[in-house]
Amino acid sequence: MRTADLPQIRSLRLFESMSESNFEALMQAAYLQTFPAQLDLISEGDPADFLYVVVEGCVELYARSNGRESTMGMIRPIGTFILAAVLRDAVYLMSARTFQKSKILLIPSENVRDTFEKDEAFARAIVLELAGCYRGVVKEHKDMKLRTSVERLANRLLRYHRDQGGNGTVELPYDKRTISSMLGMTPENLSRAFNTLKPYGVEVDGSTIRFSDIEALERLAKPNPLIDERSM
Amino acid sequence: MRTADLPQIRSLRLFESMSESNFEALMQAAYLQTFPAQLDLISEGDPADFLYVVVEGCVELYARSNGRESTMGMIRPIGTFILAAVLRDAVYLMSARTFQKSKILLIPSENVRDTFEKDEAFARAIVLELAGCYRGVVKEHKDMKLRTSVERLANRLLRYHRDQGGNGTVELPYDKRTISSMLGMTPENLSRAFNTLKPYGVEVDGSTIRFSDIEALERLAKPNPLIDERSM
DNA sequence: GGCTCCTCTTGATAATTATCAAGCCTGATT
DNA sequence: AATCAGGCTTGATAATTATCAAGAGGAGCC
Repeated sequence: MRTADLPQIRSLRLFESMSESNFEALMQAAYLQTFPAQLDLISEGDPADFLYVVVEGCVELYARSNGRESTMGMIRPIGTFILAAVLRDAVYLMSARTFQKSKILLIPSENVRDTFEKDEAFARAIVLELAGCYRGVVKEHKDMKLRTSVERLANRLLRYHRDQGGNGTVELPYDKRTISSMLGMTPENLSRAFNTLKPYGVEVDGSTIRFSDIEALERLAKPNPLIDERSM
Repeated sequence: MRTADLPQIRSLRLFESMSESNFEALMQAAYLQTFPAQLDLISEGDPADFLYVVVEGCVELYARSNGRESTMGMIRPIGTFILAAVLRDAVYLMSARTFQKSKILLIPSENVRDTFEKDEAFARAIVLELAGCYRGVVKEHKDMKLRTSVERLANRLLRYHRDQGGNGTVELPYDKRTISSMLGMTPENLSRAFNTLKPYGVEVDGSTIRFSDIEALERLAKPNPLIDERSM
């Protein structure tokens, strides 16, 4: 790995408080690679050989069964994926592919587990990260079990709106096919869900969404911090 | 806490490898209590004051939003719940109530976090438990996003069947209303899903289910280890 | 027994979501 | 400019799931 990249990695929450020597040893074993878009990184069922850290770009996690496929999440800098499989030395439960061209750090699983044993600060950071991922899935699962697809879309739009500054306009961060899969619906249904939201002041123009009545949208969406807040 | 209960607790995977002194200190701070059935233990949104360990009985995790409610999981001995909230010092994302009369160990969050720092073996056990819970939710989420309700029921029945010895008969572990909520459907729909499975050799007699054509059921269910296997 | 409560089931209907088949639009290519 | 491909939308229809209402059956109780 190029030494020029080290400070950037070191500043990630996962690594910033561990000892210098342990960090160096871990990086000695790791690879930092750039992958083109739409490249398969891992496949569900494979043994967890590496922990992945997305340094730049975006990675899509997805799962398959029965010939169906569903997007399970999008990982952006700085995020890890399949940490749980690495820690348990188990197989991956999800597949992953680059969504955009991405710079990714690969750390061999064994080194992650060894360092976890040796470095208390790293162990603490790992646990916080893992617990955060866990809570993320719980929220997704609640979203799925407690809401209709229109409600899921409305709440997702409100979240993007807040993330992007809340000035009445949102730029969709992914293409609509991907968003529909994230939300657990078909692309056709996403189109119709946008139409359903029109009376609530949601105007669609390609990947730009404009809101003319946020309050009406919120009344419909009934956002719930215990589902929609990323940080909670 | 009564000293008579200590050996039982000590033998739990979470505690068995930690140091004796740290275990004693942790237990000094903990409470072991027996609660009657259907008692609310925690409510989503509350700060995580305790880590809960189900020693005997059964606890239901559930979530609410929009006036809807859904069962998120059932915790049986020996299982923990809301570990992630405790570790992150955050609020609970799920509510919990006893399903049966249950004996539950309550450990103050702060002591869990302190001991996590002090005791490396405990930290390791915590991480394995947390990673296991995480993978459990991911599987539930895949189940929900990739399968219809009839498929979810078929696979759940096959899982119970395997757990109970696979002799062609299953005793449902919960009442049907609870099972329907776990599977993300209404009680009415569960009834109909059982009817749909009749041509596949599934015969319902109260809470006893008999299978006369497991292979047909498996062809319908298409079980997937990466969703249905508890241990993976 | 008779009563009551409760869960579960069934029927009728409605709402939600998926599927299939065009068609539209846009951006890239030639 | 013409062509083409891909993503998105729309319409028609079907499948899935939920809702509302009613009834069957069982367990507990007086």
